[in-house]
Amino acid sequence: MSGRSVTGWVLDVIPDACGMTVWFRAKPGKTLALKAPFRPSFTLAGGKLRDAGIRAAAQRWRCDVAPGEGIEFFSGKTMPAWTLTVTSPALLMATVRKAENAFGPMALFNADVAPEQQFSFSTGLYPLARAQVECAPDGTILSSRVLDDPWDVEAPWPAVTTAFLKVEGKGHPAHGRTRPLLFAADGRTHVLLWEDGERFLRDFQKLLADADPDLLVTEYGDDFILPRMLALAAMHRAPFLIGRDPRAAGRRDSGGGEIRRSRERSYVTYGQVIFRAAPHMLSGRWHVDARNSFLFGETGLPGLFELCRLSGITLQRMARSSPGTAISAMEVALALRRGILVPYKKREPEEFKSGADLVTTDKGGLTYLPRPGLHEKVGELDFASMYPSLMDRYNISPETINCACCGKRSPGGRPGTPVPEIGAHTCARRRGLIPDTLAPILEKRRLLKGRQKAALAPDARDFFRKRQTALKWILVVSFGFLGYKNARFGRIEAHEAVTAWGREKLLAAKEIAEREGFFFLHGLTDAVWVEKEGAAEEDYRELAEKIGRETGMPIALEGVYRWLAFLPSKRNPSVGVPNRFVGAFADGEIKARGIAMRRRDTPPFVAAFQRALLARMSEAEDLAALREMMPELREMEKDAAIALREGRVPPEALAVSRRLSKEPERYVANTVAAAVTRELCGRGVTLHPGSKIRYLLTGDGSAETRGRAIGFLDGSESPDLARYEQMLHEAADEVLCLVVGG
DNA sequence: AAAGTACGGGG
DNA sequence: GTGTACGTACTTT
Repeated sequence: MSGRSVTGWVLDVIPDACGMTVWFRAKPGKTLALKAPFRPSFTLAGGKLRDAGIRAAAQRWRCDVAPGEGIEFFSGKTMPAWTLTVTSPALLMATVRKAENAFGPMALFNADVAPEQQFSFSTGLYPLARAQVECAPDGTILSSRVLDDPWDVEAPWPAVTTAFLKVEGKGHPAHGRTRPLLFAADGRTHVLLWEDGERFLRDFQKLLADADPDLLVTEYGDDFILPRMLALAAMHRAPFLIGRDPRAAGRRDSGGGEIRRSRERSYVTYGQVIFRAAPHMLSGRWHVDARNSFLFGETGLPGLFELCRLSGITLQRMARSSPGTAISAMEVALALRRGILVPYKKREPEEFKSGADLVTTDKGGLTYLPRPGLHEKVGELDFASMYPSLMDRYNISPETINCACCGKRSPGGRPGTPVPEIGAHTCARRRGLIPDTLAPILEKRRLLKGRQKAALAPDARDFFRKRQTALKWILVVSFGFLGYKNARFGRIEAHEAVTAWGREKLLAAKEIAEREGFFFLHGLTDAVWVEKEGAAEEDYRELAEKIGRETGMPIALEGVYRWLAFLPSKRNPSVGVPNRFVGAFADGEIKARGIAMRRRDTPPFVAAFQRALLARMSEAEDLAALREMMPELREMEKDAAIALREGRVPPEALAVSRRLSKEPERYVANTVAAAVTRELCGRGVTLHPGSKIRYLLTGDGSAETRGRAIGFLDGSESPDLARYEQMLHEAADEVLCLVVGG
């Protein structure tokens, strides 16, 4: 009876030399730093390993060794395995490297699972878990009991207090003149000036201490604000405390001991170069840089909580990761639970380049080319989470595709499930790791969508929407991971099986629709557009039900369009393209793809104009009403042009945004964007592949004079009116071209 | 005409 | 601590 019992939530788990620091929310406003001794481990396995050799090595590396067995992922066969436990989380990486040198990378398993995830998996104290812990007087956790289940849709979550920190105005603060800092908490905003460094740091820390938020949301905190503050503190040799770690207070290292920083990087994903600033992670408080977090931007705090709970990844790391990291961690967690040996995935940058021919693509989905034209009362039907649902339903996984146990020469000759078109089969005896990871996610997303629909208050609806959107994202990327050669649990044949089934199902949807007397207009991977004289919403719903029943795949009516335009290709106006269309649903909602307002590089003013045009067009009940609207729509274009000419449009609204795809000095073509990149570099701004730039188009002449960086405008510049008017005109024409013709 | 550059998707 | 596509559109050479 040496300890006390505390009930609350795990907020964060941070490895150190002795084990884990568990930041624990005991009650509102009370956060405890508990200690949990923890020793991470990894596994050696393989036919050539000898017990004596492993024991000798383990002794050299001061590891405990436990012989046992593990399941080889692809074959499902059991083999001897030795689990090596290191004495401290800090030693894991170094010991894994030694083991790799001694026994080769192929003998290593479960070797790149982060210590905090190992801790989550083995104790159940995953981030945001509700638990009851028994602690010693010094805060050491003696025992714990997890009180909730990450799969529980209704599990209670901790209340979180938030403060916001950003530089005044828009855009990257380093890409313009110095602007003051804004700190917002408890409904009040405070302005801080950088000029008097010592005072600035003092004021900021006072504000932060008074507000004492659990979460500090910044804009460009990783990229600008925190590094600048740290540099300022170092320059003035001033203390700088931004987390809640009391141990940091005694140090004079300007917060260096309290902020964990990892490296900045540029990386390519889905053909786009992304720059990610060095994460600045705090102790006892979360820092999320909203501008450096895809997931926070898309799904907010509820989405991050959801993914932390399911994946065991801590919140600050999750905020800076892709959905792929979460799904990958969940696959690993399930593999570990089942005793499957998780292959070691070495980081070998030189291998990245060589694999171009094996690269996976999102190709393989069935696409049609719709004939350009206008339609009324079109129904759009979408298969829900088509690819993950197929993986679940047809048991598609790297180890189940063309498995030996169901092959032609299998004992007893029991056949697997044939995959259409590609002459492959999936296992009919043993469920795959990937489908078993996905099935509960699909189910939870379905439940969350149901709660979203049923919720009455907008807040509650938003809460469920964000959570189900987070799950949607990990479902989307789970498919990409399946086909990526270097992914832990990837195999190209599994990827092909999914797209083959996808084509089969889309084709089936088309045929069922046609059989039922609908005219097939367009199909795109998991969606079909169909029409039928006199069909109402109810008829489309019935069709969706029929298709769902016959294909065994959930499909829903996305909506019935009042009018819908499949837009022509700009290069060749007589043909359509799969992904350029715009239409208005019966409820007035617009759905548009491939047009200016959907593009990031379109100036906000032009995008807003196109949106306004479509908003008006969405009021037209049918094509006749739309045609009658034409004079009014052209009038809108004229009004926008007048606002532009009269100087009523601020430069911010005219900014063209671009993301650099390479190092600034590597640009060959002398484009306006390249000239602005040079301008920014000349002003001392650091730009990387993936950095975003924004510029105003100004007058004609050489590239140098045709664009200016938004952040350094001095008021003497005037926008290139002719160019912007042309953009307005093109934005209008793009959505009106077919209406004019009719 | 060819090469360089950037965009979307999903909801 | 992620996952190097592909087709379209536009600009420069």
